Amino acid sequence: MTNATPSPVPDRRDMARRLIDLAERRIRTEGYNAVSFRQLADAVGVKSASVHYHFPTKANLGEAVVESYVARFMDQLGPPDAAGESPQDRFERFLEIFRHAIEDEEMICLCAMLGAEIGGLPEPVKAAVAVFFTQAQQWLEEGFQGGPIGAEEAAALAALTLAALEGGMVVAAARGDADSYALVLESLRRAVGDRLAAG
Amino acid sequence: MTNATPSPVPDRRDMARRLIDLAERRIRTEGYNAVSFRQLADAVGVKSASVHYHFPTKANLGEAVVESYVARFMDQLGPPDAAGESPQDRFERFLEIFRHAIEDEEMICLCAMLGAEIGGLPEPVKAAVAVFFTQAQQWLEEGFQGGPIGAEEAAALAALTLAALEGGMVVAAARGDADSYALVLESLRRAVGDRLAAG
DNA sequence: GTCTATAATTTGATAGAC
DNA sequence: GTCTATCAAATTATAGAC
Repeated sequence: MTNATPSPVPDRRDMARRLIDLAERRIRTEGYNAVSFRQLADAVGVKSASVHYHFPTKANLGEAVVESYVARFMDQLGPPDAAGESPQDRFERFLEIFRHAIEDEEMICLCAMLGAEIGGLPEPVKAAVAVFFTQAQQWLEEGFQGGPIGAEEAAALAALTLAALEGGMVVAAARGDADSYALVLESLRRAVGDRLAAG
Repeated sequence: MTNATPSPVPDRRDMARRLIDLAERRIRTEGYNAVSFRQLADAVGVKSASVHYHFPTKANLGEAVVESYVARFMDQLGPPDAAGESPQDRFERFLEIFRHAIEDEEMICLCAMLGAEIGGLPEPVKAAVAVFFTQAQQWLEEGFQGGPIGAEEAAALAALTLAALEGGMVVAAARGDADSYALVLESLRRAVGDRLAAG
């Protein structure tokens, strides 16, 4: 133990972090407009004015949530050009992150939600969401290189992968049926995985 | 002309229909929680109490919007077993409806939005959204039969098609980049279209 | 950093006149 | 069918004490 003092308080993290994490969870299940400062405040045991101390406006909070999410996502992903890895390995690594979201966290991707709601979001949040998709597409494109396929096909397969995973989550959530996501994965592995392995 | 009386009023349709159409457009761009009775009322030139006359609660309105959308969607689709049509023809017919949404209407699919927001929707709306995805999946599954692939592969390819189109719309909207949707289509045609044509 | 208090607006919904 | 009038609740946000 690095701290001898017993901790009667359930959560010692920064208030800002707790708010970001909680807001992320709520956005991912109900959407941006379903999240309010008062609900967040109640949930962490403070008043809404305290939330405004950490995030002056809701746009600030939204932006912070997306930026935190993107950073975590890219961190879990690691470099797309790690030595000794094949394009199929990278493809599977990408799939694993989405499996974690839908299976362990039981939520859709933050940016599937915000991407759908993009037309009603404040500008800074919009921009942060666009960054997520650009980074994810880029990671896949680079990761798919070095095998039997060229740059053009890598871009197309990356777009299919990203779209199918994001859409697959939404459909599975809406139907309340995880099996439909498994079907998507099966087809995707055949369409993309096999193509990366060909030659 | 079936009616000789000139029409100085811009819109003679039923108020209920106008409200449904307007609500659909707003849900598809900003989400369910961004739509309010007052905004709708202002936009069609009545008071919010009049909206409540046609749709007592917001859940009633939401349900009506989804049901109207599903009916229109299935109508545009036609029967999945039309004579003289190949599985590829049906696949292309399905793609065309989604092209219409993203290109002509410049909106994502209603159920891409509501599917993402499913966790925060009232029960009747939830149920209507689930119906949409079940019907779409079923149509594709049936439509893919009669060619070189079996029932199991038809189900998997149907799930991939639906997920990729729904997700592709969301990604394209979020990035503000229609080209990314074109890339998805390119890969999807190779993965699904070619497979339906094989043999 | 968190609080009390409050402002200004919007929301979903209802009662009852016309 | 639409209106006026109204309600209770919730929303984002701010000022200022502790």
